[in-house]
Amino acid sequence: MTTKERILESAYNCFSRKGYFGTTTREIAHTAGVSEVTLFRLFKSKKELFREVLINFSIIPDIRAISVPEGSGELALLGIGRKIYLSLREKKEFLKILLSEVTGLTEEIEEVYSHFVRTLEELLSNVFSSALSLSPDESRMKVKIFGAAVFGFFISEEIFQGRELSQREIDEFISTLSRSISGGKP
Amino acid sequence: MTTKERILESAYNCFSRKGYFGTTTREIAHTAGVSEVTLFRLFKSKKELFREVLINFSIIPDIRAISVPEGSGELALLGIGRKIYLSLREKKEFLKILLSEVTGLTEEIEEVYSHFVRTLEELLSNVFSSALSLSPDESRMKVKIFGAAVFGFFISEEIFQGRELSQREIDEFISTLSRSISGGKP
DNA sequence: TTCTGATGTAAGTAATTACTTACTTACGAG
DNA sequence: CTCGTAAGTAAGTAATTACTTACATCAGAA
Repeated sequence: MTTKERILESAYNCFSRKGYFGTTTREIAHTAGVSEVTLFRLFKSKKELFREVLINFSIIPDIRAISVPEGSGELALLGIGRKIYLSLREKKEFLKILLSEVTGLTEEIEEVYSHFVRTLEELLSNVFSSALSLSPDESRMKVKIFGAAVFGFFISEEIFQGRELSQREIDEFISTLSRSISGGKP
Repeated sequence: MTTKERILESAYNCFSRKGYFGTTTREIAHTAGVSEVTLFRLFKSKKELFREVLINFSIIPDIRAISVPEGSGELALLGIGRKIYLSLREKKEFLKILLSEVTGLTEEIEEVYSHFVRTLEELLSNVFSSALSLSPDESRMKVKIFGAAVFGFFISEEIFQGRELSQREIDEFISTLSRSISGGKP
């Protein structure tokens, strides 16, 4: 692992624990086992370092990598909902960074986030139109509901309340959700 | 309005625009039209001031004030979902504080947030069990789905993407959600 | 009038912060 | 061996920050 990568990784950790303003460059350098001077030789400012963290640890590749599972509409939803939840969890720290700076660094974040939303809605649209055979309008709305529910559930449980849900709890939520959304359609 | 209230209000505004760490006590005092010395005479530290802001501008009273509307299950859900969404929007700035500081000031925030969740789930439970006549388990799960969906939708649209949805867009989302959740039950 | 309480001004302190400069060390390639 | 590159150390700068001290002002109650 190069020095730059080590710095990026500890910046990622520090930012996600303490937010952008709560983290000092000294702290990042120290936890990377590197001098502060080296940090500023490799990144021209703290803000640039933050931008590079956003780019390098984005959740978008994870979302994009989700494949549409086989099976009935309801089962497809269950499978995909599970994967979305687990992707979110894997990048939990990254999400915390996004959240922590949602008020202070809006330009950078809005870009990253709306990209995330578009990617997710694209993915879900495929499932809904193919697996559930809905009208485009209905489909569009249900995609939003499904995405918002999984996302809101994750943020509420794992980020706000600091829990780490078991697979059973996740499945219970997502399967009930899938059933409601698919409306009993096979 | 007392001096203390003026300070609390501008602290609320500053924190919600720039987060806790991004806001200086000087700035708060200045926008309150008060000297910094006065601020520290009335609040013993910045952190204590933050706590008082959390308490004074909490969203909980708004949620508690929501009454269960008359009508069928689906209509009751629509009415209550609308009100929740609008309460969230009214306190949008407060929510931004919570979000932006959830990583750095966890102790203070977890308390406020879990109280919020409990209040909301209590309120919804009443609607679900009375208006929809579900089993307790089903009811519990659907409460979670409904709450998470409205919450996730709000955060995604209004906070992350900075939009201000029209009543029509809100209604479209919430009525589709209510229909899915109530599963066609009258 | 006098006293009190709330507020202001001026000035400052000690700590922290992002970021820099100048110089040194270690090491692998040629 | 030499030389360039990546890294470190030491020190410091200019700005900012939370928070304090000492003293002045002023309006209203007694």
